Amino acid sequence: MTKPNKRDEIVRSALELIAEHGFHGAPMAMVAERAGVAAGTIYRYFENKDVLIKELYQELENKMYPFIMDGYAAEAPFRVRFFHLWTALMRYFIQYPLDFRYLEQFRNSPYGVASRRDKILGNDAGRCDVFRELLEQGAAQQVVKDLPLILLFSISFGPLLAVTRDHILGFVQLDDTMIERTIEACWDAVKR
Amino acid sequence: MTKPNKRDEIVRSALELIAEHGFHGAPMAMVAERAGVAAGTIYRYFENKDVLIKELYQELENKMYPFIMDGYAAEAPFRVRFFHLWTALMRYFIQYPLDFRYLEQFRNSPYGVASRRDKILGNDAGRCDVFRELLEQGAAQQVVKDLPLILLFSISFGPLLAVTRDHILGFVQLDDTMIERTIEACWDAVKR
DNA sequence: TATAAAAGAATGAACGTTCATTCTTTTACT
DNA sequence: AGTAAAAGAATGAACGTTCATTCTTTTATA
Repeated sequence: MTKPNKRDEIVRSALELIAEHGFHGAPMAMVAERAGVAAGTIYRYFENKDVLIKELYQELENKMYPFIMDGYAAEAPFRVRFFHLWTALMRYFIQYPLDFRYLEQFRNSPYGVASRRDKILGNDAGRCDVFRELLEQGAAQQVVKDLPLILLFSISFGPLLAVTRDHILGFVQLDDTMIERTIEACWDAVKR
Repeated sequence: MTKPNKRDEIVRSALELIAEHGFHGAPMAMVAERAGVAAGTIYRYFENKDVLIKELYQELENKMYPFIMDGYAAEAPFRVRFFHLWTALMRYFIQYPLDFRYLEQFRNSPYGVASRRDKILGNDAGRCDVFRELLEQGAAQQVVKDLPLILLFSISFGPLLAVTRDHILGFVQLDDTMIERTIEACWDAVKR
């Protein structure tokens, strides 16, 4: 079997603790303990806590991408592609609730705001640009509302993220019908 | 002029610092300094930081309520009332961006999750129940989607909150048209 | 192959800093 | 003078990070 490399253990431990308790509920000593490693060891793999946090974010983005693209038909009609991507994203989050919680923590923090600002100003390579491409195309074809791209993002992801959060925090138990209805709501919200 | 009571200064200072830098970017010493007060003085008005944070939350909820209810016609058609409330809320947030940012910080923290759990389990009096009443009525009249109440909340507030965040973080400059379109998107998302 | 030397990885106690909170002193008011 | 309020120094716990040391693996030598 593959040796559970220490770096990976540290990352896993950080993911769990931060997802559940936030950045400030995950002291390095605790991350180390849960990873089965000494405190100082973390610093052999990551320059400091900030770097650990940012690298973990990148890893999650990279992990998400293939999951979402699986079975994506680039030539299908707009609506079909929209439903594919949004459904895949929601199912990803439901399958990996720690990832969802971590990403939310990250987005609601100075890290996330800075990273988003970079992306908007185009200073960033941009991983998940499938979403952007699709919405840009929808705007060009006038199938979505006449609004700046960034608002199309917020409007179409808003319901998805809020509902997913409800599920992951245990406020509802989503079933397949509810998931579908939620994606329909996202669609109804953006479509012209 | 009304004396700027020390308690109010402390609350205002905490609001500013927490809204801009989060709970952990607002040490008590800094809250005190900005309030023009000594560190120890805060503890004459608030038992501890947690209490300060929770009382501030309550104050904001109470401040919001009359603003939203102003001009609300309880007998108007469902759609009209929906547009009134959602527009009023969005305009409130745009007018008081610090309030918005504070409330978001609060909601994305253990405080907010606990408070929400209380509200759902009915252990809480519930301030802004206009929203709940309206959505419940919409569900009864089958004018909104057939989903649990909590999902109706998330679906109809999701776009509003996400778009407002974009505006307040400076990612877009909203104008009246965009605001209206956003509320329409919220409506399209929930309506059956 | 057996052994010594070097390199690399890991450890965990210790350090300096930050923070919420408490304690003691000073000020303001009646 | 006496009391309540305010001030701000002091406290101690918690944290991120460092570093001298130990343990483990790899390399070089015979």
